[in-house]
Parts: sequence; structure tokens; C-alpha cells
Amino acid sequence: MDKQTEQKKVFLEIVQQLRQLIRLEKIQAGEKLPSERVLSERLGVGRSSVREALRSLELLGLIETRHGGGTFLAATHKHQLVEVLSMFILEDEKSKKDVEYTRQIHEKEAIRVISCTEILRTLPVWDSFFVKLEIEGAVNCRDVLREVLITTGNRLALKIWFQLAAYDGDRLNRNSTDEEKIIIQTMLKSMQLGYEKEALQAYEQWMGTV
Amino acid sequence: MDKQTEQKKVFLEIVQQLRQLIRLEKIQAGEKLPSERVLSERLGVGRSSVREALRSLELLGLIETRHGGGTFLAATHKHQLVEVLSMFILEDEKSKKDVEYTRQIHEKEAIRVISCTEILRTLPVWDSFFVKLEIEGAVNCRDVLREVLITTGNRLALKIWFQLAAYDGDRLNRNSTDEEKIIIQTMLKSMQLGYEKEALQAYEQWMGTV
DNA sequence: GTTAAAAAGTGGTCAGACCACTTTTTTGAT
DNA sequence: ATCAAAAAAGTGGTCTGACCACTTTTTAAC
Repeated sequence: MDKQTEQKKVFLEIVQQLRQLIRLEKIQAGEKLPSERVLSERLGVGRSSVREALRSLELLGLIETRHGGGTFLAATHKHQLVEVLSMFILEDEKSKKDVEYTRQIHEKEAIRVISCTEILRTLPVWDSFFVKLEIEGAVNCRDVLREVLITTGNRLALKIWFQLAAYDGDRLNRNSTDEEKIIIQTMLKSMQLGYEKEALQAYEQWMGTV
Repeated sequence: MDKQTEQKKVFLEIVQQLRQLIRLEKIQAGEKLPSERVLSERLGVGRSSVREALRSLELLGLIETRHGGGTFLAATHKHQLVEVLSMFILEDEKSKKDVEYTRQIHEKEAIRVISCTEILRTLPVWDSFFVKLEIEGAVNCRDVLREVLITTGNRLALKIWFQLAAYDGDRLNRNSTDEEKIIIQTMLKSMQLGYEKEALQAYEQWMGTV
């Protein structure tokens, strides 16, 4: 599984080396980085390779470049953004539990919102899941939760959820078992009736069975 | 305010042109993109510039490159990631409400977790806020919420919150008013005692007054 | 028709050049 | 000695050409 990741990504290595350089040199936010030519020499790579790495970090908002002035470490509040990303992008998956748990935060909130909103909890889409459960005997777990998230109408939360769900995919993107079928039915029914507490209980039970 | 953003970012223009090219050519996920040399010619720029743009998109996970094979549009689930980012990176802030609301999702969840966990709700840090409120008459709203998020121990949720809070900063990074003082005290006290419902009620009231 | 070799295509990297802009240093007039 | 203008150095921005390693396609031989 790790064969591919460790293979060879010279380009990413430069990014990592740059991060290391920033850490070792204790370069603070707003301070200047070594010039491209100096970096090229110190890292033993061509200037164009350095630029490719720098350009990536710039798009991420980690650094800022001023034509003729130099390259500077971006303001701190932008770093936070990068940290979130790098956790995924750089495969820093030392906290899979956090990913799962954070995903569930959004799912629970969506269930609450829908249960408390007449217009949302009476949507015909929920009945469609009942039909599917009856006919096919199972539903795709991810589909159910995605629909829940979509229904709330919070685009940002939806996208964050997509992101989290993508990295927790194996346990999510599958068909429900017979055991889960009953739990999901209970959850959806409670939601439709506006029983927030019962819907959440069923959800917790669902996640607990996985 | 927009003077700087529109100035000149030739590098970002290429990224945009690539996005446009992908859209116009209807290139689907997994399909091949034109080669670097072809792109260089079609866009009227040097190959190194094209590569800088491609490398950025690669770090974002939008594209995949195979040595000797070509450049391919990444799988869809990776796109979602990019969308979240671009919402911030490309300053596409057409949904400030969503940012605020999503931020509050995490804050509410943190309050729930703390209220239900003996070890967390009896932490001495909460008392320190009472002291500060008495002596100085006010606390920094952001500080309170940050401490709440930190306490839960979910690093990922914390970082997402930092990100969201940074873009909703003005209304958050300020001292509490006299009116808020009482509400915050109520919220913290309820949390300490494990009264989840009351703590959340106070929180909702707090956010409602802003 | 199959297979092996050759060719073409493509990404990966480097080196050098030139331009535009900024910062620093030097110069010269007061 | 001071200050302003000019020159120099430093730096990012971009392009070109070259070579290598790898993959895909084409060709040639059987």
C-alpha cells in the first residue's frame, strides 16, 4: 500500500525540504525566504524545480512572492488553512479517528437540522430510501448520508463532508447490512416525524455497529 | 480593495485557463490532458510556466501525472477537496453565512462533548475565564471558543475551526460586551455542571446577540 | 498473427539567457 | 555632512533549448 507513496516524487520532496528549511531556519510569518537561486544551489536542484515547488506553495497560500522583492512566508492565519490541507494532501494520516469523528459531527448536525425543519424532514427523497430498502434489501450508506448533508443546504459543510468522507471511504461506500437496514429505517422514520433525539440515537447506533 | 487581486498573476491565469480548457474540452475525470508541449503552444506560454501551473494543480490533487504517460484529470473524489480549498484560496466567498454556520456546528459539538465528559468539564481553565470576567469585566470571544475547541482534543476539528474563524474574524476577535458577559458565564457554568442543554441554549443566545 | 525492435511521444530536470521590478550601494551636487 | 539621483546588485518572471527516463505507438521481422 505504501509502495506507491514512497516511490518517487522529487517534486514533493522539494516541498518537504522547503518546509524543513523553514522550520530549521526558524523563519517566521512575514519573513523572507532565501532567493530561488540560493535555494536552487543549497538543495542541489535546478531553479525551475524550485520554482515549481514555490508556485505550489503560493497557490496554497503558504508563501507570497513580490516581483523583484523576494519570497516571503505568508501570514499565520493562512497557514492554518494549509495545515488542514497538508494533513490530507501530504498523506499525514496520523489521526484517522479525528477524520471519522469530525465527519460524524457534520452528519449529526445535519440530522438535527432536518429533524427540526418541517420542509426538510417531509421531503419525498426520504421515502425513496424506504422503497429502495424494501425492493433491493439494502442502500448505499454513503448515499444516505450524502443526501442528508445535501438537504441541509449548507454548501460549505457539504464540501467539508465530501472531503472527510473521501478519506474514510472504505467503511462508508458500501451497501447496508441486514442489521443496519432496521437501524437506518428507524433513523429516517424518526427524522421524518421530527423526532430529533430518536433519529440521533439511531444514528449513533448505526455508527457503532460499523 | 480589489486593486491588488486583479493586478497581475500570470501564473494564476494559466491555472484558470487550464480549468477553462478542461471545461470546454469536456475532459472527464481520468481522461488525458494535452501534453505540456501542446499546452505551451496553445496557451502561448513557455513550457516551464505550464509546468508551474500543472505542478500546483498536482499538489492540490486535481491532476495526476505519469512519467512518460501524460497528465490526467484526477478522480472525482479528489476534486471535492479542491473545491473546498478554492472556496478560500480563490477568495470565492459567496457564502459567508455558510462559513459562520459551519463554524458554529463545531463550536456546538465541542460544548456538547465537554458537557458530557467529567474530565473535560471540570478543567481549571474554565474557572480562569470567570476570574478574568470578574477582574477585567470582559473576555475575548475568540479565546473562549478556541479553548472550547482545544479542550475536545480533536485536532482536525480544531484546525477546521481555526480556518473558519479566520474568515469570520471581525465578529469573533473582540472583547465581550456587558450583555454577553452574563450569557458567557451562564454557558460556562452550565458546561462545568454538565448541563448540556442549558450550555447550548446560552451559546445560541450568545450567537444570536452578535 | 505474433513478437521484438525501433520510433515517437511525454514528463522530469537542468542550464542559460533576458526582462521587469525592487533593494542596495555608489556617486555627485549642495 | 546631507540628501537626492544614478548606478549596481539582487530577485522574481518567463522563455528556449537541451538531455534523460519512461511510456506508448508504430514498424519490421518472423
